[in-house]
Amino acid sequence: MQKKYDIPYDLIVITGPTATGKTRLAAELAHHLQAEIIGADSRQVYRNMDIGTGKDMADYLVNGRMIPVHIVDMVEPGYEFNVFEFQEEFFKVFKHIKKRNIQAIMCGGTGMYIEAALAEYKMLKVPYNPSLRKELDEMAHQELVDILASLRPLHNTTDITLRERLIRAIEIETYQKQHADKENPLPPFSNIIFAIDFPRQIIRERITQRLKTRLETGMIDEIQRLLKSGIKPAQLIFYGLEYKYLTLYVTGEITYNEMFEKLNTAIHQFAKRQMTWFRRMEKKGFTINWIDGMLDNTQKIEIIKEKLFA
RNA sequence: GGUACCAUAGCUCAGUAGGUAGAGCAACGGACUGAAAAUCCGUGUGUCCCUGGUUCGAUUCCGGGUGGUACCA
Repeated sequence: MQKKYDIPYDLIVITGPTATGKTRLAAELAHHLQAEIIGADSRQVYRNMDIGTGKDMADYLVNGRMIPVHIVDMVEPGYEFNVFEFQEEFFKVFKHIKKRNIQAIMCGGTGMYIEAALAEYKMLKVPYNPSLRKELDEMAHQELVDILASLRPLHNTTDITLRERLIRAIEIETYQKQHADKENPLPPFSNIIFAIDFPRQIIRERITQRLKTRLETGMIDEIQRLLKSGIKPAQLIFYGLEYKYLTLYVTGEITYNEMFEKLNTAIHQFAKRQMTWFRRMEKKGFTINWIDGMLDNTQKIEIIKEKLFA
């Protein structure tokens, strides 16, 4: 298939905080450019987690054509997907799309996933190391924490609360240090980042409105189904936001009103954290082309096209 | 209409034996390369309802307003 346009970027990124209409914009742009979409969303990778993650497949149907989407609906709920697996999958999918001479659009709000792809974070597939594990198994918790701290800065307490994760972290760091010379699997590629921007207050209003809609359209059932299918409440809680607060509500730990208020606030705070990540990317040297969210998608696509062919 | 109590941060409230005030939540800023929708760190943003009085000095004490709550009519 021939590309309709000759776009000077290997990858177009559409991002922005939650509830800003990224998916639909990316889908319409993809339709326009005959492109395919690669998701950059740490929760939409899970099957059957749809309403709570905002995974609306109807968004991808543009003018009767279903836009191909990758890295969405990849694994079962309960599985611990992570940046490494995302990056690995991204490289694979991206290469395959390029090979077919099709434009790739990455769309999602997980800043770290986007950065892992664009900056080509150095992440190696780390095999299980039985001899190291045998050694670590005999050590006290604090010794393990000290070892990890000597390998890299500790910034995430969840790395050290669970012994299993702690050992895995040491295993990864040890291996990466021993194989520091390994090359990234992908040569550098060109990219351009667009992000949808609204005033914070408007984002909050959109989030609250969307939350009401989700609750009215079966989100509680979705959580109940997931629990019934055997996923532990603790796992669902760790997925955060909708999955956390609805699980607490469904298991009777908080009232409906508490659930609504706390969840609403938590999503607002999440949007803020996403913005912090985007600003950090800008400080690190990424150029983000901000697009006024108030414009309709046709106007946004015009602005994107101007930038693409400027 | 009467009596009592209350009025302090965006919200719920604490406090100042008179020297312009602080908690929780919210908000805001930040960190973060193997669960990132996770996890963690930092910041007080204020006519202390208004108005007279006492006082060197009133958010604090006294009087009068205004608003709210409860009870009595």
